Amino acid sequence: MASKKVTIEDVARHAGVGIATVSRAINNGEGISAKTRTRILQKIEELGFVPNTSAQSLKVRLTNQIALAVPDIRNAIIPDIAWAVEQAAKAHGYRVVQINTAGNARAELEVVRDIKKLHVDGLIIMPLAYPKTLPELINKAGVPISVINYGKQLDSTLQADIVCLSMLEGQLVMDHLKQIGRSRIAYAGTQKDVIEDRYLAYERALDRVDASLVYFGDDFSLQTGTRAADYFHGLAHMPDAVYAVNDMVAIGLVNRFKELGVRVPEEVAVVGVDNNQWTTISSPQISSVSIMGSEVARLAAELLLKRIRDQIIGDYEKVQFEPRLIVRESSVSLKRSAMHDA
Amino acid sequence: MASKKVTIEDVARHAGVGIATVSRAINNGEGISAKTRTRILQKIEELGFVPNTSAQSLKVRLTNQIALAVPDIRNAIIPDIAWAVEQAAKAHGYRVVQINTAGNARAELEVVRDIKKLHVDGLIIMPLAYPKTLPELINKAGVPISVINYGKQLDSTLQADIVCLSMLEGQLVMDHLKQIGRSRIAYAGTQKDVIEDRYLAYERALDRVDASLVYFGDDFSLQTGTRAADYFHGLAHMPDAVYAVNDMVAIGLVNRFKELGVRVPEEVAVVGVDNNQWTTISSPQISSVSIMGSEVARLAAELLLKRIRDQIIGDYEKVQFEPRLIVRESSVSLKRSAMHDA
DNA sequence: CGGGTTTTCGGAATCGTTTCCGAAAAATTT
DNA sequence: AAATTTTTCGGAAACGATTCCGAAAACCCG
Repeated sequence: MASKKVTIEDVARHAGVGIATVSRAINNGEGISAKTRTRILQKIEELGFVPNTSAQSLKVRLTNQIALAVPDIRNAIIPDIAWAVEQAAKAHGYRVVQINTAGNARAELEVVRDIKKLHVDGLIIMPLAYPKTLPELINKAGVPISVINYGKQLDSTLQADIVCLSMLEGQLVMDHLKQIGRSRIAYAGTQKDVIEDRYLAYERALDRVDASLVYFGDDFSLQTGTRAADYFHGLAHMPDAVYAVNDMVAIGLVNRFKELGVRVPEEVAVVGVDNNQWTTISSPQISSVSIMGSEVARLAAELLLKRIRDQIIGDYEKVQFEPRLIVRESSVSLKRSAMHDA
Repeated sequence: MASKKVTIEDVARHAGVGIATVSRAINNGEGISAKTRTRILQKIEELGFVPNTSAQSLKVRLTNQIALAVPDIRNAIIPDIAWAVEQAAKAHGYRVVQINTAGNARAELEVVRDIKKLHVDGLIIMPLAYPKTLPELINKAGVPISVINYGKQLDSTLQADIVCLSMLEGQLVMDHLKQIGRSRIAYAGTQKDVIEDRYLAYERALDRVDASLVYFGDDFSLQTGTRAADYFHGLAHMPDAVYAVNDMVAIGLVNRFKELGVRVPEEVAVVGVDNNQWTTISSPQISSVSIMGSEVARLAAELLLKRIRDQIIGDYEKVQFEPRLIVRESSVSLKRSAMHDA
């Protein structure tokens, strides 16, 4: 049943040529006449020959696979990123091995340390925990690496291509909130060092931060938003705006506020980050910052694949995208309608 | 810099043993004394030796990789499925190659036809288009396959493990809607043959279907829901309930109804399928049917890995999970509060 | 048609493992 | 201590491709 396993030699024998010639036929190689090529190709079809990938890889030292290590495929913008990477890879004849690190420091280190065992030609990693020893491991990985970076200032000696935002997400949000006249601005996020820059922008934008207006939850989930809303609502003096670390938290906030009878945006304006599809579904629709997930991911993949193809070593690129603020109902009341900042 | 590439022979030489012995040390092989093993392991550490996966695969004929082919990683429950598969695979020392078929018939056929080129030991496929020739290709794939199946009745001669729902999602929804006294029940989905069974259940539950109450959109997106709401709203005689093919469509419906001033659930009850996390965020919260995505995926992975490990051939399993209806505000008004059906 | 180029082709080595099988060493028995 | 059994180890042959290099065939042109 399971066809006995036909090798390049079988093809050569049946076609009456040498194995070298068959190999040339497979790989569109030079130095082979059109007629013999078609004859061989036909025999290949006939015998159902499929080149053994392992043997090819062993000889050529390329696997046509890259690994993509993300925190959790189920969260927020990660599916967009995974999709963009897969599309780019496919366009270059590459496949993608998915790895979830769970935003776990050990897992992130492990994937980089053991990358050689992974049978891949390169790695795209989106670190969350970003343990201190990660850069060091990346530098000695021995395999091309692209880093998709959100919210962390990276050491520029890193031997990897880096694609990130210009770190202005936070500033965009804060500027907007101040511009619409809010003064008691709160922050809702996870631990401050997880997506560091989002929080730091908050501090930078204020003369002094009121510790009671900062809520740190456990994760990026809707629940964190819900809890944050409860917390802020319980305050003697409520904030008049909340800058949420991402859209999930923002949506959680808005929904809970609604349940508590707090009017958004009249009493409290809420702005998130990510600009995922749910921002337009939530009611009120959520103002948010587009962080260009697909574009970032696509570029990270392109850089990696180029590096692999051309065997570039050193000469690392660092590309920054510009985030864009999209104003919706959660920060500007319906009357003024939605508008888009370019 | 890039350590010259150290092979098993280097290790053997340095450790003063034969390569066969080193191999045994790596693979916890039999017939090797504890002391030589530890000595070799130490040398391996010292030299930074990493076994070449391609060479191993070439010899052993196993790649420790499986492929996961899904319509689109960005949609609905697919991230959950991808996550569950990756977890199960990791637990068995396997890696997962992600493939998006875009629900495209050609892509689905292609991945099965070319599975041998993919350097994997098995395939988990979640077909959407399900072209007629797919079963045939699956049967002659020559590689173990698990099928994650939603909404299609499969030919039982399929030579693959199948994990699916008991096809009762639709009936659960319809029973519920009828039980709460709705009589003009509409359906909102994609083309009827995409997730066939969800629609067929609709037909089955009614004495006769009123064609004007059936809306087919282009996809499973929020937009489809929005458009469906517009459509139903424009009808001379509106439905008093809508059964949506999935939660995205349900949420789109509910939101648009709200904008149009149609009260949910008082005027129109809406029930979706998937029970994703947004059902509890939407307002009103969406009644939905849990389709056990993670469990289904995990089992599909386990069956596949078992088949690979034990080299089972034939003797295919077909496992059905029972969907569960979860009643929320979009079908039962707030007064009666939310309740859960077990 | 003969000498010189250019194309086309095949043999054999190689990539880095695993594993069979026989030999050496150690352990056990007599 | 010799004989026998059991453990431990090493050499060498695969696994299935790619590719270098030399030889044969085809082509060119006066």
